[in-house]
Amino acid sequence: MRFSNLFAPTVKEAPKDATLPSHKYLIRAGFVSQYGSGLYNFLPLGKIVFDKIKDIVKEEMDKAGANEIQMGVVTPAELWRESGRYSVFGKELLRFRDRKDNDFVLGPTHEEVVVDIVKNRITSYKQLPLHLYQITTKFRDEARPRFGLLRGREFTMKDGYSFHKDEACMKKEFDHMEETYTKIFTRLGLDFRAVDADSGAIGGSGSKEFMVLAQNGEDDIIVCENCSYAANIEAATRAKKTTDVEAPIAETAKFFTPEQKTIEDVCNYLRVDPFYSIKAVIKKAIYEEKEEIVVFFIRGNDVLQETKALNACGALDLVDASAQEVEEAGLIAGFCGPVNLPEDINFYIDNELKEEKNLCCGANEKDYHWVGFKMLNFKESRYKDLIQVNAGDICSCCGSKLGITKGIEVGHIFQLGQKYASAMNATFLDENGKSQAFYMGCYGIGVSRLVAVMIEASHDELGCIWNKQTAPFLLDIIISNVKNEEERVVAEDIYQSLKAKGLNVLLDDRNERFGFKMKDFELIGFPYALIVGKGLQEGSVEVVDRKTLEKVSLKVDAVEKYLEELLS
RNA sequence: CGGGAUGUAGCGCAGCCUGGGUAGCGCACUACCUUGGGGUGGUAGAGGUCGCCCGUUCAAAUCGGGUCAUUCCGACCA
Repeated sequence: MRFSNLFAPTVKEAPKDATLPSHKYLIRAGFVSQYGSGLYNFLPLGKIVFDKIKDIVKEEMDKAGANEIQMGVVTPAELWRESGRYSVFGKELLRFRDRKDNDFVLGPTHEEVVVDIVKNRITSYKQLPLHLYQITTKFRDEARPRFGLLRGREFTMKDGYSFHKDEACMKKEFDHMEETYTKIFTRLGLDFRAVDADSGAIGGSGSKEFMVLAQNGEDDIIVCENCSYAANIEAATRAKKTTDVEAPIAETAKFFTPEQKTIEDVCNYLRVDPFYSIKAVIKKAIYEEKEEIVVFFIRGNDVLQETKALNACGALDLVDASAQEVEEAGLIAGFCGPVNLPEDINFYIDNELKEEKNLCCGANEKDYHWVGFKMLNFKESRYKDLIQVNAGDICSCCGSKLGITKGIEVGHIFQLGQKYASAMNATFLDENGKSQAFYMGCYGIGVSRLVAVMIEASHDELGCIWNKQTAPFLLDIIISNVKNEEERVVAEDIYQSLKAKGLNVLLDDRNERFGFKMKDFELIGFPYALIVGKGLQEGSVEVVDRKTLEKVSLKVDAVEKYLEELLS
């Protein structure tokens, strides 16, 4: 490709709202252009990189035995009603009507459609397992699109769905996909971790996210300093918290604690370490058909993990309860505790408080707290994992310290079980001639997001730094001065012969000054540049390494061989 | 969804508040000249419904109301 023929509109200034390097460089270097909130066009450079990433994903998926298909973006709402998600999925699901007034959605994910494809076509266990995948456009009407391609509304995802006759087979494929994803992200040259994750609205039991470790990540990840344990903070667990502080041993008694409403106040007043107190977090849970106040009890020095809390009560959403709603529920803010709650109040207790003693907690009576409280006689189903793991907590696998880091989610694999197949009545006959719902797995990779992630993971103050696997071109041959006949001829020769060898190179033949072309090289970030310029007087040219910016001078007749080795 | 900000040439911005009256700067663009190893220098140009609607006024980019869009912080985010 000749640069003079390439549509790569590079600019000096980044859009004012771009805060992340990937966002700035994608736009400044002319990879993408924005045309609406969370909507981006891929320009030639962006499209090349996108395709390269896509090809790697496709290659590994095919190698793993999956079948590529392509499902439509527009989906009849009927299918979503069948699975029950039409009413459950939030506002991210864009709904609309056609001219006949029928309801449709723009697919944010395709479990429903794929089940519909397989239903009544796969009818025997002998036809299983089966793995179908696609790499296509998705739409999610994000509340707040941002960070360029990292959180757009329209994006491209590789989504795969596997079908199995039983749980064991499903788990096998889950592990197989973990391996496959590891291969994909390794090939892309990314620094990543597979972490335990929450399954969110997709549902299912076990799920793992693939996180690229990057400062600008949106997710918090808990990682063990010593062993391989890693988890999204929404799902992270720890060894039970302990303390060296002596327990405040006391007879169980109600204590007058006037106006002492916060953990800090109460603990100071009673001279108790917050470790020995119970914090009540009052939330409003929103269900499909109702809303209600729910109380979560955790240790006074812990923080409620909202995703865990949401999973505990099975609500669609948890929001802060207003003072009025708390009062109407019969609760006294600041004095709420697990005993003598109003009959109809739903509540959950963190696992770590089970059978703990010598605690202080609200008495559900204004200006009174219990001391010497024992956490006994609650139903097992009240106990849930509710707390947020923090840096410095202890790893439950090896006993070392846990740390916290940021990550960008690039892949997520789920064990769905029979959730969708049951809801949509998709069944097959097993070995015993009995009708069974399919066991399913589902596996996603954010392909368009990866374009941005690659830059987030590899850039400097000058621009992008592509690796050979994903670079739009491997080499930028820069003609220092196109008015110099000799430079032009030499560069053209090298360009033609490298091209003939199947190497993916660019010839910057534009009538621009040397500095201008170098800036473009650095901004776009091709792995290498070849400068054909002044050195020709001594019969030499220079190869620049984008990563190190180091230049190597070579004789013209030796450069082709050198480049062939460098680029292959 | 809560709180803030912005909308003026392709991009980045000034002008508005505080005096309502001719729309400006940098980059990019066009022509010619110049220069040719780090976004060369010069001369001359082209390019605008000042987001949209309504109102106040002799007169609105500027004042008032509405609306749309974009965006930042937070909540949310398979």
